[in-house]
Amino acid sequence: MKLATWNVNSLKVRLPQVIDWLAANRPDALCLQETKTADAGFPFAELEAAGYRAAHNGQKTYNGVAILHRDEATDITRDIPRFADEQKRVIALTLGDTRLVSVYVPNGQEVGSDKYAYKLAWFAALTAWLGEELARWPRLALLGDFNVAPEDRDVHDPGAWHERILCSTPEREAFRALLGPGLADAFRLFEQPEKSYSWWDYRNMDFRRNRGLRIDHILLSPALAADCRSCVIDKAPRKLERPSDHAPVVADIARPDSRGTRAGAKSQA
DNA sequence: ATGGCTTGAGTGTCAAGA
Repeated sequence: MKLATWNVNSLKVRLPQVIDWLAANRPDALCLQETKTADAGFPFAELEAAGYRAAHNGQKTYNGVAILHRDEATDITRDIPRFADEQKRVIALTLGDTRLVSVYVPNGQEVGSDKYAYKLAWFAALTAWLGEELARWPRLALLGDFNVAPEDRDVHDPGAWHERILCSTPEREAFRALLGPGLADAFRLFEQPEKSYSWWDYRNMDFRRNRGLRIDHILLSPALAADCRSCVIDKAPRKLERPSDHAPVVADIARPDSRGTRAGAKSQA
């Protein structure tokens, strides 16, 4: 199954790009962040015409997360249970026996700020809840904008970003704690080009100069990581007119019933 | 150089993003 995540920085502005991208890529599910719209303004009809159902956890102006999916979903969860939070940053659902969680982690603004403290508390709450989710659904993928560049190789200029927001040691430790022993960063399961990023500032021609950060991730439980065939960042939408500042990340995971076929093909090679 | 773009809200210009 093909799973993807994309911070669209306003779904209203990016809807034509999202529909084009769905047509070109046909993922089983696409997680969206920063839809920036209430549920009432969500384009359910346009997406249905494109062949996708949607579950949305909406908020006017800020935040807002969704999962677009082709097959029927069950067990839709909005927000982190038992964590008081006005901001709409989490939605989860199940497709068959596979659990998908779409997250938009707080930015944090500046190391040491109130928003930074909120970010770290938010990470702790997500980590605690994910443990429960993993216990219930061994086939789990956590996708989204984590607002953390996990390592210096995920940063175009590690010196300039040293201990700054998105790169500070507490944020990286919170990200590592979220992965724990169970989740794998799908992108790093494979050899990747150097200087691979998923976000580039709109200013200073940062995309053209490839001055970016890798902050959008797909994290896979062992059951899914074992069957993951590829994980790539799709830079094509970032080159369009009026792009999101983030690029989609896409993982391809072999379905359990196709494992035998894949192993057979491998053994013949 | 704490700004440079972009969005939403709303019609001024600011908050927020990362």
